[in-house]
Amino acid sequence: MSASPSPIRTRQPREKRLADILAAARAVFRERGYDDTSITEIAQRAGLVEGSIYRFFDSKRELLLRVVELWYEEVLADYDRQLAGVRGLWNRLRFMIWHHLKSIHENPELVSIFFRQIRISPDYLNSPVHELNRRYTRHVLEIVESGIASGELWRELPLVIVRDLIYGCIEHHTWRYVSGVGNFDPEATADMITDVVYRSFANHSAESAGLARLEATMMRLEESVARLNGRLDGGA
Amino acid sequence: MSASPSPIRTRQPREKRLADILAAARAVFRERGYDDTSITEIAQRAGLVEGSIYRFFDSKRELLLRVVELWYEEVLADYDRQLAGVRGLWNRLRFMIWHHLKSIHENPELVSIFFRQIRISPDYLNSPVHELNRRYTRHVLEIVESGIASGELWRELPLVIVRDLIYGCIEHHTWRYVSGVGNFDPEATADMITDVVYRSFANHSAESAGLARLEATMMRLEESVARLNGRLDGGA
Amino acid sequence: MSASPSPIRTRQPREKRLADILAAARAVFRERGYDDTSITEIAQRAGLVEGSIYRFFDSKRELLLRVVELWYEEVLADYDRQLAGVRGLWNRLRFMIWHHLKSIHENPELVSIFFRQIRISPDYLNSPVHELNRRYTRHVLEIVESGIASGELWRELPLVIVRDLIYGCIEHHTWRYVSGVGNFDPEATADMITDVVYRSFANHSAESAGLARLEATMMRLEESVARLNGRLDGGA
Amino acid sequence: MSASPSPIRTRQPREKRLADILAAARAVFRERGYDDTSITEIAQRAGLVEGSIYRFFDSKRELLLRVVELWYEEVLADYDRQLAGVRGLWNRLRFMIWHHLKSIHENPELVSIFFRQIRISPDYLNSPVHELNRRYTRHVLEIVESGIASGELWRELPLVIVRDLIYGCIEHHTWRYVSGVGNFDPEATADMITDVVYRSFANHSAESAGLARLEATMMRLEESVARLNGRLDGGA
DNA sequence: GATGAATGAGAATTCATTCAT
DNA sequence: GATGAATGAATTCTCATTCAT
Repeated sequence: MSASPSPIRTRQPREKRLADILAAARAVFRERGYDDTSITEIAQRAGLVEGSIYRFFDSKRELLLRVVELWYEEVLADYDRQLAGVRGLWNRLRFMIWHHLKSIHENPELVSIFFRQIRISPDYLNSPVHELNRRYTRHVLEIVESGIASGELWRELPLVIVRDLIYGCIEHHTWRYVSGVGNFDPEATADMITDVVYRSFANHSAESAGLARLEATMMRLEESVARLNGRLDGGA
Repeated sequence: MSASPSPIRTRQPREKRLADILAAARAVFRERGYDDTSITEIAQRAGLVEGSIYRFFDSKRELLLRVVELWYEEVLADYDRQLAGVRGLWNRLRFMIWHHLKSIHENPELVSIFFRQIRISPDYLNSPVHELNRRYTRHVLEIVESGIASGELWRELPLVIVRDLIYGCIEHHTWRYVSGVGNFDPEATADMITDVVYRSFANHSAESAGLARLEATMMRLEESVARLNGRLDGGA
Repeated sequence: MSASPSPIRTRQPREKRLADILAAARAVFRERGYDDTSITEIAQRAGLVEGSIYRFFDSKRELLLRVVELWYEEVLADYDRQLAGVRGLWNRLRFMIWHHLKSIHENPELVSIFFRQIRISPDYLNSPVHELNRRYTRHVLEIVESGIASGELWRELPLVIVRDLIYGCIEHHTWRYVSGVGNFDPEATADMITDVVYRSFANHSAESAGLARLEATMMRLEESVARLNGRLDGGA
Repeated sequence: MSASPSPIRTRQPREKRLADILAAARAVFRERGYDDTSITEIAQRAGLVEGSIYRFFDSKRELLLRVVELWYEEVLADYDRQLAGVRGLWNRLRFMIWHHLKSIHENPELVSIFFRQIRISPDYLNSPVHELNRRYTRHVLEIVESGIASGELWRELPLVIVRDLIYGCIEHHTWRYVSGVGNFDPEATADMITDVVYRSFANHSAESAGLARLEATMMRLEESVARLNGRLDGGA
């Protein structure tokens, strides 16, 4: 009886719609969490109708997985790009820890969903998201291995525990924030965790951790000076 | 189909009923998880009917919280009792880590429920379970503090990270098992984690005062250069 | 905002509710058919709420099965009761045919549902309804077997076809009516079918032994010629 | 995910498209049944897209009707062709029964669809399929009528029941197979049903069924001998 | 104290059909 | 003629919680 507002059937290329839906879904999931989000809401936000979502995704869960996957890919791309420019073992370690903290800090809602809905489910281990996670955490191992090879790190450090130490510590430290309580400072936390973790990994018998930090400091100094030179060059 | 013979209305002392319900609930939660468990099932297992549960617990969730609380208390009692007999910093650390691993190993289902249903929710921080958790993890701090006082541990170890390092590492290491995939050996894992953690905490005297002074000098230098940079920024 | 008409929570014994639901369901199924009936409609008719149906039946289909089962039981009870009083082979045959026709005539909608929804599904063969159906049709076999024993019926009548002949004929004859087109007269039809079927079953003594011998002779002759053919094939 | 390369828009003559669609539809309907088949699947199989189907058929149901119609026509053509060569009342009856059994045996899926989707619906009586069905079953009446005229069959046989007896018996006997359970032998079943049905139709008072069979035997003999002669002629 | 009948508010999903391009 | 993106209506089922008896 009421004027059915039958929306104009706009026709969009598949790619565009996909992007719209994923963007809408990410937004709504962040606002409401997974369970409290209805397909209808996502559809409305994306400018189409409930059923149309199902032309792109077989289920609400599949949509969630794609959202998280995309987010992970973004994080990972950013991570890879920046890590390449970081020199020195301590700095690289610190960068990785800081980057993870920053990702959590920026998207606590997605992290929360990841923990509650995805990592916990049995099919996670075969999912693309898990593969991304492996790639994400693999760098740590590479760095640690090279550190061991160079003698900077403890020769007998059990590699199976390295990831757990770093990511476990980070996640445990941030879960309150992820649960919506409190806050944390990625910078300061990164310093703290890096220090502690580095102590654990370092080859104390050969060189002190202090030397390593010294090295890091020198590199920062080097960069500062280089930047200074650059400015003076540009300004000349 | 036939009129189910209404079960004899046995009148039990309140304490007995409570215990029955809690035992039944723990069993069913372990078998089915939280969501897949219905109040009806718990009631049947406890020998009464749905409605009666509500004379003892206001909601399914409250019942869950009590179940977990009781379990936690058992774990904690066991822990306190045994810890008292362990001497030496490393040994005490190792005991705490091992005990936590063992608790996880014995009750992965309850751990899983704790992670999925409880720790993640906003009211957890005010719950008795959280208080128990504080008590549980407080020992670590005490031990670490005494170690610092005695000089065995690193003077500047950031206490806020100590818990995260230990429990985060343990939880990250065991989440697969908790998710129902794979297994782990509490003994070997405890050794490994204790070693790594202890290295992190220990006071590596090799780090000489001289190095520290050197480092301090360099940092001041770094700051100077940074200030210089700042001036150029402002002046440009 | 509008006065929620929250129906008074009347409390009924389980048996009473069950009966109400089954009666309502039967009525609605007859009016609308299975697919076009919604649980909501049944619930309303039975004076309760959608969800309450599920305290009694696990699914819409299970409810249907019970409805049909009950109907079948009624038909069968009526049938057994009356059959006992019918004497003579022809009369008993006629009674069974008539009774089946009458059942169809009285409940074409349920018959239609039975054909469309139940008999066609793979789990029918294990269902109580199928068992009832077996009991229902078993009588025919008993009667026919006793007729054969007494010499009134054809000695070589293939029993596996007896049911198919009778019930197949009836069902084929009535499917139009069951589909909602046309009508039929159970009495007249029963007479007709019984006559035809009885002729098929009866021991026509007119078929003399002499004819049989003649036939046998001809068959031997036929075989001889066939053999001759075979030889030509092989020898060619 | 990647832009699916839009299939080459081949332009086909209408007749070719129609045939492709019908062939694809028949195949998919046989594999999946009616309800579980989607228009999309048929379209893919036929090498075009959903929307295009609607240039040829107004609805999924109309497409189904055409599929069944075509199948029926094939069966009927085959039937007419062969029936012409069969002599003798018993033989013709037996042929018709056997042919029907064979059709069911070869296409149980289509038979099932016919029963579930078509015959049951109210518009069936006006459909071309129904007309085909009439033509299919009309022969029986012709044969029976000629048999009555010649005195071989019972003068008072009610014609309205003849079809029901034969086709009802066949369908009842085969519904399990059609439902996907068990199997049957068309040859043996045809013999059995023909015997039983013939007894019902035969004019026992005038001539015995034995005579009729005798006639059939003689005709087979006659054919054999004719064939024998043919061979000898060919070989000469 | 105990019972257990009754409630009720959702929310995901399907796919034949339409129609803008 | 062909495409394929978009529609949209309709319905089952769940189960923690309440409350009349």
